[in-house]
Amino acid sequence: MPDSREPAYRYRQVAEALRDRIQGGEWVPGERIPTEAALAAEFDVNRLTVRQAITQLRIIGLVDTRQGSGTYVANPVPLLEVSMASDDDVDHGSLRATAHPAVGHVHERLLSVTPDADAQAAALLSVPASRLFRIATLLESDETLYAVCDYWIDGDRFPGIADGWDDGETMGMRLQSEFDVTAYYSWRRFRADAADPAIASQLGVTVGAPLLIRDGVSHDEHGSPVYYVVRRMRGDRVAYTVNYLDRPTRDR
Amino acid sequence: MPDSREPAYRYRQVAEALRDRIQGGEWVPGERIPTEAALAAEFDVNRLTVRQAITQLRIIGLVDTRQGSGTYVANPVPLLEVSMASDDDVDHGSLRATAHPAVGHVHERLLSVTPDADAQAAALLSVPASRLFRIATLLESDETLYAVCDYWIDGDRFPGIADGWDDGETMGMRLQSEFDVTAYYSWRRFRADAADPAIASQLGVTVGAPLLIRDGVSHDEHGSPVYYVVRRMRGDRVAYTVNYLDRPTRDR
DNA sequence: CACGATTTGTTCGTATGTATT
DNA sequence: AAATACATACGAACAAATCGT
Repeated sequence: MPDSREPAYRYRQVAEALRDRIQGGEWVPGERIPTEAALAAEFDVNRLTVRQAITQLRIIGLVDTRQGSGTYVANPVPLLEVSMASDDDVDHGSLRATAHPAVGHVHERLLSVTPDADAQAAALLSVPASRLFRIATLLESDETLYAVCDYWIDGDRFPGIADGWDDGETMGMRLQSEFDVTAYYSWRRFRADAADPAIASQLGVTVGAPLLIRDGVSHDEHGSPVYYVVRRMRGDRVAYTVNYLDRPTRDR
Repeated sequence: MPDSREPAYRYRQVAEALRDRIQGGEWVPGERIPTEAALAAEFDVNRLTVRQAITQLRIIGLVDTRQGSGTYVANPVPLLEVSMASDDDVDHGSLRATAHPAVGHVHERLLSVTPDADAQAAALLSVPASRLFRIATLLESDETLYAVCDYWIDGDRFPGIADGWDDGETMGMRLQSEFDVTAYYSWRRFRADAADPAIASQLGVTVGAPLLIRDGVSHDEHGSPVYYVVRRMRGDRVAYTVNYLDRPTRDR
């Protein structure tokens, strides 16, 4: 009777053996593990089989591979904790988004502004698609790129919104200073997806790396939609925390 | 002068060509695309090169492969929209979690109850690790498995919490009925990660598939921690929406 | 139900390209 | 510049799952 715990395939056996050594502390984070050729000899398998095992370990974030250098046990990356907290100075007790209090200084760098007749954004904003512009930005914290953002906004209502954008500014600050408009959230949505080649190269991750995606619509004081935003964040870098400080909130 | 837009590597060229055909509508969702051998012949590359291209498309969710059958254009899976909304019947205006209103009937199936001295959970709950139990469950909606959950809870304070668990119940309902305790959220956190082999087999996804992970701590009426929960959800199935209905919420 | 044909999954061997040291 | 190590690519064979006859 065969042991069903033991996977039949060689590359999985190798992957489990390597994982056990890493998690058992035999190889510590940052350390280089033996070369593919050495592992192939040790386990008496083809080098391609070792590569398949290492590929699995890489996509679950256990190792990093560097061409010409070697394969290294991945260093645990400290998460950027982005908080949404109920705020002391808001007397009505609603949940106010206080972005990035746990991360260092955040830069939002303008990448591009282009007309983009996105049908979905048009529907969400109740604006003719032909009037929409897409504003692409990068979010960095402590020199570390962690997200790419796309905003869709009505170019007729907010002409030149991106002109003279400074790296220290955010979209919310620009709306306030240029148009005297305060943007409030209507809704925000969290998803997870794999990085396609385009996003992967922008964020500096491998194709298929997990992304935390947050999108949402903002509105002004009168309830009129202002912009639709999609943020694609590195899953290995960012976590979003919702704090319920003021009042008990039922979990059911 | 070579066109830098054109990737040099064959497998990427093949991946882009296949992606263009799918997104261009040449092959529709559910349709079987040509076999690896046929594509290898068409592009004049080795079959392993075609496989590498298809692997990329599978990782980003564009195709499904079935051994013995073929490679199919992936059907867009409708997202289960899980909402957290401010609730009408809560007079103090706080954000109350109303789980799963947009999905069908949710079953939480008990998998296992085991003593588990998890140090992190112990710290979060302010309970000696030796008293902790881990309760593993599955979440299903309309016969579709979409999440695996782990709860850590004080076995001394809530003895036999999982005894006689019915599929229609949830942890919150059991705490209410068995111990007359209402669980409120202290905080909830959203992350994204890749599925390791253990989670992948539980959720029926491939290793490396993106997961939306929500963890958090709940407390009772007196502010005392009740449990720590980790939900690992299929990224291709679930989206979490936070609705701000009652009051404007600043985006900054 | 059996069986063969088809198709993807795994593994070997070998060679060459490219980035790092 | 040379050696090292991962990345890409080719060819071949067998295993395992699926499907139609």
